[in-house]
Amino acid sequence: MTIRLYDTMRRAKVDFVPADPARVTMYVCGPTVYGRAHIGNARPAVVFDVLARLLRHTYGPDAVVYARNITDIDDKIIAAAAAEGVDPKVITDRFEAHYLADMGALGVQPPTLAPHATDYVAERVDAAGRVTGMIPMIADLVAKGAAYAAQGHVLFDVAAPGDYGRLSRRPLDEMIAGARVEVAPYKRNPADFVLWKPSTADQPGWESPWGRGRPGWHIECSAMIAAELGETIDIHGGGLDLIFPHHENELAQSACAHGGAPLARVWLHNGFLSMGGGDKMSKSLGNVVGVDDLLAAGWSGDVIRLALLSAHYRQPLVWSEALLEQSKARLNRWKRAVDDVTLEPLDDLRFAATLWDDLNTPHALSIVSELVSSSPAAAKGALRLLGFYLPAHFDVSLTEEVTVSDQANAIVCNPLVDAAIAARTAARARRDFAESDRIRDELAGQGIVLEDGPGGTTWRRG
RNA sequence: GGCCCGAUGGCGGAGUGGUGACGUAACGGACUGCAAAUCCGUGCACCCGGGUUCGAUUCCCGGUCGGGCCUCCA
Repeated sequence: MTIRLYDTMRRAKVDFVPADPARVTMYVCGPTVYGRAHIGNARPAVVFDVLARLLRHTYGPDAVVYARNITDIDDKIIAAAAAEGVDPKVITDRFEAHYLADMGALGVQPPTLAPHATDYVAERVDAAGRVTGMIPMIADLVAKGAAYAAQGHVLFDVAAPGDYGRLSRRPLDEMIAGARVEVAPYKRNPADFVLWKPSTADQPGWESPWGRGRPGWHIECSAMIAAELGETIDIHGGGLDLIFPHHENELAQSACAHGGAPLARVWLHNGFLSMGGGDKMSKSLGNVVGVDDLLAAGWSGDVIRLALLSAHYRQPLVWSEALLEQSKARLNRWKRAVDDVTLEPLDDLRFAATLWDDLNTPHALSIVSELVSSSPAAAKGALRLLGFYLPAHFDVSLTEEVTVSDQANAIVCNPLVDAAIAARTAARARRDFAESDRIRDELAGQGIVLEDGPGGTTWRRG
Protein backbone atom coordinates (compact mmCIF):
# COMPACT_ATOMS: atom_id res chain seq x y z
CA MET A 1 0.00 0.00 0.00
CA THR A 2 1.18 3.45 -0.79
CA ILE A 3 -0.39 6.81 -0.31
CA ARG A 4 -2.12 8.00 -3.45
CA LEU A 5 -2.76 11.67 -4.07
CA TYR A 6 -4.49 13.59 -6.82
CA ASP A 7 -1.80 15.60 -8.56
CA THR A 8 -3.09 18.74 -10.24
CA MET A 9 -0.18 18.73 -12.67
CA ARG A 10 -1.07 15.31 -14.04
CA ARG A 11 -4.79 15.55 -13.29
CA ALA A 12 -4.74 12.06 -11.90
CA LYS A 13 -4.28 10.14 -8.71
CA VAL A 14 -0.65 9.10 -8.45
CA ASP A 15 1.40 7.01 -6.08
CA PHE A 16 3.09 9.29 -3.62
CA VAL A 17 6.81 8.57 -3.53
CA PRO A 18 8.82 11.07 -1.52
CA ALA A 19 12.40 11.67 -2.58
CA ASP A 20 13.57 10.82 0.92
CA PRO A 21 11.16 8.96 3.23
CA ALA A 22 13.20 10.22 6.16
CA ARG A 23 12.51 13.83 5.17
CA VAL A 24 9.15 14.31 3.51
CA THR A 25 8.70 17.92 2.52
CA MET A 26 5.41 19.76 2.19
CA TYR A 27 4.70 23.43 1.62
CA VAL A 28 1.30 25.06 1.82
CA CYS A 29 0.55 28.68 1.04
CA GLY A 30 -0.39 30.35 4.29
CA PRO A 31 -2.26 33.53 5.09
CA THR A 32 -1.57 37.10 4.21
CA VAL A 33 -1.99 38.58 7.64
CA TYR A 34 -4.14 41.68 7.32
CA GLY A 35 -7.50 40.42 8.60
CA ARG A 36 -9.26 37.65 10.47
CA ALA A 37 -9.42 34.22 8.92
CA HIS A 38 -12.79 33.17 7.59
CA ILE A 39 -14.12 29.67 7.39
CA GLY A 40 -12.98 29.34 3.78
CA ASN A 41 -9.42 30.10 4.86
CA ALA A 42 -9.72 27.40 7.46
CA ARG A 43 -10.42 24.64 4.97
CA PRO A 44 -6.86 24.27 3.58
CA ALA A 45 -5.41 24.72 7.07
CA VAL A 46 -7.49 21.82 8.37
CA VAL A 47 -7.16 19.63 5.29
CA PHE A 48 -3.39 19.92 5.12
CA ASP A 49 -3.18 19.49 8.86
CA VAL A 50 -4.82 16.11 8.42
CA LEU A 51 -2.42 15.29 5.61
CA ALA A 52 0.57 16.27 7.75
CA ARG A 53 -0.73 14.04 10.54
CA LEU A 54 -1.22 11.18 8.11
CA LEU A 55 2.28 11.61 6.72
CA ARG A 56 3.74 11.63 10.21
CA HIS A 57 1.70 8.56 11.06
CA THR A 58 3.05 6.87 7.95
CA TYR A 59 6.66 8.05 7.76
CA GLY A 60 7.33 8.80 11.40
CA PRO A 61 6.77 11.83 13.59
CA ASP A 62 10.10 13.40 12.81
CA ALA A 63 10.22 12.52 9.14
CA VAL A 64 7.88 15.26 7.90
CA VAL A 65 8.83 18.87 7.34
CA TYR A 66 5.67 20.87 6.82
CA ALA A 67 6.10 24.55 6.05
CA ARG A 68 3.27 27.04 5.93
CA ASN A 69 4.35 30.59 5.29
CA ILE A 70 3.16 33.87 6.69
CA THR A 71 2.92 36.58 4.06
CA ASP A 72 3.73 39.72 5.99
CA ILE A 73 4.59 42.07 3.15
CA ASP A 74 1.75 42.92 0.83
CA ASP A 75 -0.11 45.95 -0.46
CA LYS A 76 -3.23 45.08 1.51
CA ILE A 77 -1.15 45.05 4.67
CA ILE A 78 0.34 48.40 3.79
CA ALA A 79 -3.14 49.77 3.18
CA ALA A 80 -4.45 48.40 6.48
CA ALA A 81 -1.50 49.89 8.34
CA ALA A 82 -1.99 53.25 6.68
CA ALA A 83 -5.68 53.21 7.54
CA GLU A 84 -4.85 52.75 11.21
CA GLY A 85 -1.80 54.95 11.14
CA VAL A 86 0.43 52.21 12.51
CA ASP A 87 3.51 50.36 11.40
CA PRO A 88 2.72 47.36 9.18
CA LYS A 89 4.30 45.11 11.76
CA VAL A 90 1.55 46.03 14.20
CA ILE A 91 -0.97 44.71 11.70
CA THR A 92 0.92 41.57 10.78
CA ASP A 93 1.75 40.63 14.38
CA ARG A 94 -1.84 41.09 15.39
CA PHE A 95 -3.41 39.05 12.65
CA GLU A 96 -0.80 36.34 12.75
CA ALA A 97 -1.63 35.85 16.42
CA HIS A 98 -5.32 35.74 15.58
CA TYR A 99 -4.70 33.25 12.81
CA LEU A 100 -2.74 30.90 15.04
CA ALA A 101 -5.35 31.13 17.76
CA ASP A 102 -8.25 30.51 15.38
CA MET A 103 -6.58 27.59 13.68
CA GLY A 104 -5.49 26.20 17.01
CA ALA A 105 -9.10 26.20 18.13
CA LEU A 106 -9.84 24.01 15.11
CA GLY A 107 -7.19 21.55 16.18
CA VAL A 108 -4.68 22.65 13.57
CA GLN A 109 -1.19 21.92 14.80
CA PRO A 110 1.47 24.53 14.11
CA PRO A 111 3.47 23.50 11.06
CA THR A 112 7.08 22.47 11.41
CA LEU A 113 8.15 25.77 9.90
CA ALA A 114 6.32 29.08 9.56
CA PRO A 115 8.62 31.25 7.44
CA HIS A 116 7.83 34.96 7.28
CA ALA A 117 8.26 36.54 3.89
CA THR A 118 10.06 39.60 5.25
CA ASP A 119 12.85 37.39 6.59
CA TYR A 120 13.59 36.11 3.11
CA VAL A 121 13.75 39.28 1.05
CA ALA A 122 17.42 40.06 1.56
CA GLU A 123 20.29 37.70 0.89
CA ARG A 124 20.74 34.84 3.35
CA VAL A 125 23.64 32.50 3.64
CA ASP A 126 23.06 29.23 5.42
CA ALA A 127 25.49 27.01 7.27
CA ALA A 128 26.36 25.16 4.08
CA GLY A 129 27.24 28.43 2.37
CA ARG A 130 24.15 28.35 0.18
CA VAL A 131 22.89 31.78 -0.81
CA THR A 132 19.13 32.22 -0.75
CA GLY A 133 16.58 34.99 -0.51
CA MET A 134 14.33 36.82 -2.92
CA ILE A 135 16.77 39.48 -4.08
CA PRO A 136 19.53 36.97 -4.96
CA MET A 137 16.94 34.76 -6.63
CA ILE A 138 15.60 37.63 -8.73
CA ALA A 139 19.13 38.68 -9.64
CA ASP A 140 19.84 35.13 -10.67
CA LEU A 141 16.75 35.05 -12.87
CA VAL A 142 17.83 38.30 -14.51
CA ALA A 143 21.31 36.92 -15.07
CA LYS A 144 19.84 33.83 -16.66
CA GLY A 145 17.67 35.88 -18.98
CA ALA A 146 14.40 34.75 -17.43
CA ALA A 147 13.63 38.17 -15.98
CA TYR A 148 14.26 41.79 -16.92
CA ALA A 149 14.30 45.14 -15.21
CA ALA A 150 12.08 47.93 -16.49
CA GLN A 151 11.25 51.25 -14.87
CA GLY A 152 12.18 50.17 -11.36
CA HIS A 153 10.31 46.90 -11.72
CA VAL A 154 11.67 43.47 -12.39
CA LEU A 155 9.43 41.25 -14.46
CA PHE A 156 9.50 37.57 -15.08
CA ASP A 157 9.51 36.64 -18.75
CA VAL A 158 6.90 33.94 -19.15
CA ALA A 159 8.44 32.87 -22.43
CA ALA A 160 11.57 31.77 -20.57
CA PRO A 161 10.46 28.41 -19.12
CA GLY A 162 9.17 27.16 -22.44
CA ASP A 163 6.25 25.38 -20.84
CA TYR A 164 4.56 28.19 -18.94
CA GLY A 165 0.92 27.33 -18.32
CA ARG A 166 1.47 23.62 -17.82
CA LEU A 167 -0.02 23.42 -14.33
CA SER A 168 -3.17 25.39 -15.10
CA ARG A 169 -3.31 24.09 -18.68
CA ARG A 170 -3.46 27.49 -20.18
CA PRO A 171 -1.52 27.86 -23.40
CA LEU A 172 0.51 31.03 -23.37
CA ASP A 173 -0.92 32.36 -26.63
CA GLU A 174 -4.44 32.13 -25.27
CA MET A 175 -3.46 33.99 -22.16
CA ILE A 176 -2.13 36.79 -24.29
CA ALA A 177 -5.26 36.88 -26.40
CA GLY A 178 -7.51 36.77 -23.37
CA ALA A 179 -5.62 39.23 -21.22
CA ARG A 180 -8.17 41.44 -19.54
CA VAL A 181 -5.86 43.36 -17.31
CA GLU A 182 -4.45 46.60 -18.47
CA VAL A 183 -1.03 45.79 -19.76
CA ALA A 184 1.81 47.94 -18.49
CA PRO A 185 3.71 49.29 -21.49
CA TYR A 186 7.06 48.08 -20.24
CA LYS A 187 6.02 44.43 -20.30
CA ARG A 188 7.49 42.33 -23.04
CA ASN A 189 4.63 39.91 -22.78
CA PRO A 190 1.23 40.76 -21.32
CA ALA A 191 1.42 37.73 -19.04
CA ASP A 192 4.77 38.74 -17.52
CA PHE A 193 4.44 39.25 -13.82
CA VAL A 194 6.20 41.35 -11.24
CA LEU A 195 9.08 39.96 -9.19
CA TRP A 196 10.08 43.29 -7.72
CA LYS A 197 8.40 46.66 -7.59
CA PRO A 198 9.53 50.07 -6.36
CA SER A 199 8.43 51.41 -2.99
CA THR A 200 7.74 55.02 -2.20
CA ALA A 201 9.41 56.57 0.83
CA ASP A 202 6.46 55.79 3.07
CA GLN A 203 6.13 52.19 1.95
CA PRO A 204 8.20 49.33 3.36
CA GLY A 205 11.17 48.63 1.15
CA TRP A 206 14.53 46.96 0.80
CA GLU A 207 17.59 48.18 -1.03
CA SER A 208 18.20 46.18 -4.17
CA PRO A 209 20.13 46.35 -7.43
CA TRP A 210 16.93 47.86 -8.91
CA GLY A 211 16.47 50.49 -6.25
CA ARG A 212 14.49 50.51 -3.07
CA GLY A 213 11.45 48.31 -3.40
CA ARG A 214 9.56 45.23 -2.32
CA PRO A 215 8.90 41.79 -3.74
CA GLY A 216 5.93 40.67 -5.75
CA TRP A 217 3.74 38.01 -4.24
CA HIS A 218 4.82 34.97 -6.20
CA ILE A 219 8.54 35.16 -5.57
CA GLU A 220 8.03 34.86 -1.81
CA CYS A 221 7.01 31.26 -1.84
CA SER A 222 9.69 30.26 -4.32
CA ALA A 223 12.40 31.87 -2.22
CA MET A 224 11.16 30.43 1.06
CA ILE A 225 10.84 26.95 -0.39
CA ALA A 226 14.35 27.11 -1.79
CA ALA A 227 15.75 28.39 1.49
CA GLU A 228 13.98 25.98 3.81
CA LEU A 229 13.04 22.87 1.90
CA GLY A 230 15.13 22.63 -1.24
CA GLU A 231 14.75 22.89 -4.99
CA THR A 232 12.16 20.16 -5.38
CA ILE A 233 9.68 19.41 -2.63
CA ASP A 234 7.41 16.43 -2.30
CA ILE A 235 4.07 18.19 -1.91
CA HIS A 236 2.93 21.70 -2.65
CA GLY A 237 -0.59 22.54 -1.51
CA GLY A 238 -3.07 25.36 -1.46
CA GLY A 239 -6.53 26.42 -2.52
CA LEU A 240 -7.81 25.71 -5.99
CA ASP A 241 -7.77 29.40 -6.80
CA LEU A 242 -4.01 29.50 -6.39
CA ILE A 243 -3.36 27.24 -9.36
CA PHE A 244 -3.37 30.28 -11.55
CA PRO A 245 -1.57 32.53 -11.41
CA HIS A 246 0.22 31.97 -8.13
CA HIS A 247 1.42 28.39 -8.40
CA GLU A 248 1.97 28.62 -12.12
CA ASN A 249 4.29 31.53 -11.47
CA GLU A 250 6.07 29.95 -8.55
CA LEU A 251 6.72 26.92 -10.64
CA ALA A 252 8.08 28.92 -13.57
CA GLN A 253 10.43 31.00 -11.40
CA SER A 254 11.77 28.11 -9.43
CA ALA A 255 12.30 25.90 -12.44
CA CYS A 256 14.20 28.67 -14.25
CA ALA A 257 16.31 29.39 -11.18
CA HIS A 258 17.10 25.74 -10.59
CA GLY A 259 18.06 24.52 -14.00
CA GLY A 260 14.63 23.12 -14.77
CA ALA A 261 14.19 21.13 -11.56
CA PRO A 262 10.45 20.81 -10.86
CA LEU A 263 9.25 22.70 -7.80
CA ALA A 264 7.06 19.91 -6.50
CA ARG A 265 6.46 16.24 -7.14
CA VAL A 266 2.79 16.51 -6.35
CA TRP A 267 0.49 19.52 -6.46
CA LEU A 268 -2.55 19.40 -4.21
CA HIS A 269 -5.46 21.82 -4.29
CA ASN A 270 -8.48 21.96 -2.05
CA GLY A 271 -11.92 22.87 -3.37
CA PHE A 272 -13.79 25.99 -2.44
CA LEU A 273 -16.27 26.53 0.29
CA SER A 274 -19.41 28.43 -0.62
CA MET A 275 -22.22 29.95 1.34
CA GLY A 276 -25.08 28.40 -0.58
CA GLY A 277 -27.44 30.09 -2.97
CA GLY A 278 -24.62 30.11 -5.47
CA ASP A 279 -22.78 32.82 -3.65
CA LYS A 280 -19.13 32.54 -2.98
CA MET A 281 -17.96 34.03 0.22
CA SER A 282 -16.76 37.55 -0.28
CA LYS A 283 -16.64 40.74 1.65
CA SER A 284 -18.65 42.57 -0.96
CA LEU A 285 -21.57 40.17 -0.51
CA GLY A 286 -21.31 40.56 3.23
CA ASN A 287 -21.48 36.83 3.80
CA VAL A 288 -18.05 36.25 5.24
CA VAL A 289 -18.13 33.95 8.24
CA GLY A 290 -15.14 34.39 10.47
CA VAL A 291 -13.74 31.48 12.40
CA ASP A 292 -13.83 33.70 15.46
CA ASP A 293 -17.50 34.48 14.79
CA LEU A 294 -18.34 30.78 14.73
CA LEU A 295 -16.44 30.13 17.93
CA ALA A 296 -18.11 33.09 19.59
CA ALA A 297 -21.48 31.76 18.48
CA GLY A 298 -20.79 28.67 20.53
CA TRP A 299 -19.71 26.18 17.88
CA SER A 300 -16.77 24.29 19.25
CA GLY A 301 -13.60 24.01 17.26
CA ASP A 302 -13.96 20.29 16.73
CA VAL A 303 -17.51 20.68 15.41
CA ILE A 304 -16.17 23.15 12.86
CA ARG A 305 -13.31 20.79 12.08
CA LEU A 306 -15.70 17.91 11.54
CA ALA A 307 -17.88 20.02 9.27
CA LEU A 308 -14.84 20.94 7.18
CA LEU A 309 -13.74 17.32 6.87
CA SER A 310 -17.21 15.98 6.08
CA ALA A 311 -16.68 16.50 2.36
CA HIS A 312 -13.72 15.30 0.36
CA TYR A 313 -11.09 18.03 0.19
CA ARG A 314 -11.36 18.40 -3.58
CA GLN A 315 -15.13 18.71 -3.60
CA PRO A 316 -16.91 22.00 -3.18
CA LEU A 317 -18.39 22.43 0.27
CA VAL A 318 -21.54 24.40 0.96
CA TRP A 319 -21.30 25.90 4.40
CA SER A 320 -24.51 26.02 6.41
CA GLU A 321 -25.95 26.00 9.88
CA ALA A 322 -27.46 22.59 9.13
CA LEU A 323 -24.01 21.21 8.42
CA LEU A 324 -22.78 22.49 11.77
CA GLU A 325 -25.74 21.02 13.59
CA GLN A 326 -25.31 17.67 11.93
CA SER A 327 -21.62 17.72 12.77
CA LYS A 328 -22.34 18.57 16.35
CA ALA A 329 -24.82 15.72 16.72
CA ARG A 330 -22.39 13.27 15.23
CA LEU A 331 -19.50 14.43 17.38
CA ASN A 332 -21.60 14.29 20.55
CA ARG A 333 -22.46 10.70 19.82
CA TRP A 334 -18.82 9.84 19.31
CA LYS A 335 -17.64 11.62 22.39
CA ARG A 336 -20.14 9.88 24.61
CA ALA A 337 -19.02 6.52 23.28
CA VAL A 338 -15.33 7.25 23.45
CA ASP A 339 -14.73 9.51 26.43
CA ASP A 340 -14.27 6.76 28.98
CA VAL A 341 -12.31 4.29 26.95
CA THR A 342 -8.58 3.93 26.92
CA LEU A 343 -6.91 4.94 23.73
CA GLU A 344 -5.61 2.03 21.73
CA PRO A 345 -3.26 2.01 18.78
CA LEU A 346 -5.26 2.22 15.62
CA ASP A 347 -5.13 -1.00 13.67
CA ASP A 348 -8.15 -0.70 11.44
CA LEU A 349 -6.74 -1.25 7.98
CA ARG A 350 -9.75 0.19 6.21
CA PHE A 351 -9.30 3.46 8.03
CA ALA A 352 -5.69 3.92 6.99
CA ALA A 353 -6.40 2.68 3.49
CA THR A 354 -9.12 5.20 2.84
CA LEU A 355 -7.00 8.06 4.07
CA TRP A 356 -4.15 6.82 1.93
CA ASP A 357 -6.51 6.93 -1.00
CA ASP A 358 -6.28 10.66 -1.64
CA LEU A 359 -7.26 11.60 1.89
CA ASN A 360 -10.84 10.37 1.79
CA THR A 361 -11.94 11.94 5.06
CA PRO A 362 -15.71 11.47 4.55
CA HIS A 363 -15.20 7.75 4.21
CA ALA A 364 -12.77 7.72 7.11
CA LEU A 365 -15.39 9.47 9.20
CA SER A 366 -17.98 6.87 8.26
CA ILE A 367 -15.59 4.19 9.48
CA VAL A 368 -15.32 6.07 12.74
CA SER A 369 -19.09 5.85 13.04
CA GLU A 370 -18.94 2.09 12.66
CA LEU A 371 -16.00 1.80 15.04
CA VAL A 372 -17.79 3.78 17.72
CA SER A 373 -20.15 0.84 18.20
CA SER A 374 -17.82 -2.05 17.56
CA SER A 375 -14.57 -0.79 19.05
CA PRO A 376 -14.65 2.56 20.85
CA ALA A 377 -10.95 2.37 21.63
CA ALA A 378 -10.13 2.06 17.95
CA ALA A 379 -12.57 4.88 17.17
CA LYS A 380 -10.69 7.01 19.64
CA GLY A 381 -7.42 6.28 17.91
CA ALA A 382 -8.97 7.14 14.56
CA LEU A 383 -10.32 10.42 15.87
CA ARG A 384 -6.97 11.31 17.29
CA LEU A 385 -5.26 10.67 13.98
CA LEU A 386 -7.76 13.02 12.37
CA GLY A 387 -6.86 15.68 14.90
CA PHE A 388 -9.84 15.51 17.22
CA TYR A 389 -9.53 15.26 20.99
CA LEU A 390 -6.81 17.77 21.40
CA PRO A 391 -6.46 19.81 24.56
CA ALA A 392 -7.39 22.90 22.61
CA HIS A 393 -10.83 21.43 22.11
CA PHE A 394 -11.54 21.35 25.78
CA ASP A 395 -11.62 25.00 26.43
CA VAL A 396 -15.04 24.59 27.96
CA SER A 397 -14.94 27.13 30.75
CA LEU A 398 -18.60 27.98 30.51
CA THR A 399 -19.44 28.78 34.09
CA GLU A 400 -17.18 28.24 37.05
CA GLU A 401 -14.47 25.86 38.00
CA VAL A 402 -13.58 23.51 35.29
CA THR A 403 -10.56 21.37 35.38
CA VAL A 404 -9.18 19.40 32.55
CA SER A 405 -7.21 16.32 33.34
CA ASP A 406 -5.84 13.67 31.09
CA GLN A 407 -5.38 15.28 27.72
CA ALA A 408 -6.97 12.39 25.90
CA ASN A 409 -10.09 12.17 28.05
CA ALA A 410 -10.79 15.66 29.29
CA ILE A 411 -12.51 14.88 32.50
CA VAL A 412 -14.59 17.86 33.43
CA CYS A 413 -15.49 18.55 37.02
CA ASN A 414 -17.75 21.22 38.32
CA PRO A 415 -18.79 21.26 41.98
CA LEU A 416 -21.83 23.44 41.38
CA VAL A 417 -23.23 21.13 38.77
CA ASP A 418 -22.61 18.17 41.05
CA ALA A 419 -24.52 19.90 43.85
CA ALA A 420 -27.47 20.60 41.57
CA ILE A 421 -27.53 17.02 40.43
CA ALA A 422 -27.51 15.81 44.04
CA ALA A 423 -30.48 18.06 44.83
CA ARG A 424 -32.34 16.75 41.81
CA THR A 425 -31.59 13.15 42.72
CA ALA A 426 -33.04 13.81 46.18
CA ALA A 427 -36.16 15.36 44.65
CA ARG A 428 -36.61 12.38 42.39
CA ALA A 429 -36.24 10.03 45.32
CA ARG A 430 -39.22 11.68 47.02
CA ARG A 431 -41.04 11.76 43.66
CA ASP A 432 -41.06 15.53 43.54
CA PHE A 433 -40.82 15.65 39.77
CA ALA A 434 -41.77 19.31 39.51
CA GLU A 435 -38.64 20.25 41.45
CA SER A 436 -36.61 17.64 39.65
CA ASP A 437 -37.57 19.01 36.24
CA ARG A 438 -37.04 22.58 37.37
CA ILE A 439 -33.44 21.82 38.25
CA ARG A 440 -32.92 20.02 34.98
CA ASP A 441 -34.37 22.94 33.01
CA GLU A 442 -32.23 25.40 34.88
CA LEU A 443 -29.08 23.50 34.05
CA ALA A 444 -30.24 23.13 30.46
CA GLY A 445 -30.46 26.90 30.34
CA GLN A 446 -26.75 26.95 31.06
CA GLY A 447 -26.04 24.47 28.33
CA ILE A 448 -25.76 21.47 30.60
CA VAL A 449 -27.68 18.37 29.60
CA LEU A 450 -28.46 15.70 32.19
CA GLU A 451 -28.71 12.03 31.43
CA ASP A 452 -30.12 9.50 33.88
CA GLY A 453 -28.38 6.20 33.41
CA PRO A 454 -28.31 2.97 35.37
CA GLY A 455 -25.28 4.20 37.28
CA GLY A 456 -26.79 7.54 38.21
CA THR A 457 -27.05 10.93 36.59
CA THR A 458 -24.31 12.25 34.34
CA TRP A 459 -24.04 15.51 32.51
CA ARG A 460 -22.49 16.92 29.42
CA ARG A 461 -22.40 20.16 27.57
CA GLY A 462 -25.21 20.47 25.03
C1' G B 1 -15.06 33.35 -25.19
C1' G B 2 -11.10 29.73 -23.05
C1' C B 3 -9.97 26.01 -19.31
C1' C B 4 -11.73 22.75 -15.32
C1' C B 5 -15.06 20.32 -11.99
C1' G B 6 -19.71 18.32 -10.32
C1' A B 7 -25.04 16.22 -10.63
C1' U B 8 -26.58 9.93 -5.37
C1' G B 9 -32.46 9.16 -0.60
C1' G B 10 -35.63 15.26 3.48
C1' C B 11 -30.47 16.90 4.25
C1' G B 12 -24.90 15.80 4.34
C1' G B 13 -21.90 12.44 1.81
C1' A B 14 -18.66 7.89 0.18
C1' G B 15 -18.57 4.19 -3.31
C1' U B 16 -19.44 0.44 -7.00
C1' G B 17 -20.33 -2.71 -13.94
C1' G B 18 -24.45 -7.30 -11.07
C1' U B 19 -27.49 -8.87 -3.52
C1' G B 20 -28.47 0.05 -2.83
C1' A B 21 -22.01 2.65 2.66
C1' C B 22 -22.04 5.88 6.69
C1' G B 23 -24.20 9.91 9.12
C1' U B 24 -28.09 13.36 10.22
C1' A B 25 -33.28 14.34 10.28
C1' A B 26 -38.19 11.77 10.57
C1' C B 27 -41.30 7.84 12.21
C1' G B 28 -42.40 3.09 15.18
C1' G B 29 -40.81 -0.02 19.38
C1' A B 30 -37.87 -1.25 24.01
C1' C B 31 -36.12 1.37 28.26
C1' U B 32 -37.56 5.84 31.34
C1' G B 33 -41.68 9.34 36.45
C1' C B 34 -41.00 12.44 32.00
C1' A B 35 -36.88 13.59 29.12
C1' A B 36 -32.00 12.62 27.40
C1' A B 37 -28.86 8.77 26.12
C1' U B 38 -28.72 3.75 24.40
C1' C B 39 -30.60 -0.48 21.63
C1' C B 40 -33.97 -2.59 17.74
C1' G B 41 -36.83 -1.49 13.45
C1' U B 42 -39.00 1.50 9.04
C1' G B 43 -38.33 4.50 4.75
C1' C B 44 -35.86 1.61 -0.50
C1' A B 45 -31.77 7.56 -3.93
C1' C B 46 -27.97 7.39 -8.01
C1' C B 47 -30.14 14.62 -13.61
C1' C B 48 -32.15 13.59 -18.96
C1' G B 49 -31.46 11.03 -23.87
C1' G B 50 -28.67 7.69 -26.62
C1' G B 51 -24.62 3.89 -26.87
C1' U B 52 -21.41 -0.37 -25.10
C1' U B 53 -22.78 -4.78 -22.07
C1' C B 54 -26.02 -10.73 -20.33
C1' G B 55 -26.46 -6.51 -16.92
C1' A B 56 -24.91 0.74 -15.85
C1' U B 57 -26.09 4.83 -10.74
C1' U B 58 -21.00 3.17 -12.04
C1' C B 59 -17.91 3.12 -18.82
C1' C B 60 -18.61 6.25 -23.73
C1' C B 61 -21.25 10.30 -26.53
C1' G B 62 -24.76 14.28 -26.46
C1' G B 63 -27.87 17.48 -23.54
C1' U B 64 -29.66 20.15 -19.24
C1' C B 65 -28.54 22.26 -14.71
C1' G B 66 -25.00 23.88 -11.01
C1' G B 67 -20.09 25.46 -9.47
C1' G B 68 -14.97 27.19 -10.03
C1' C B 69 -10.74 29.64 -12.49
C1' C B 70 -9.14 33.06 -16.40
C1' U B 71 -8.19 39.75 -11.74
C1' C B 72 -6.32 40.22 -5.06
C1' C B 73 -8.49 35.64 -3.21
C1' A B 74 -8.06 29.34 0.56
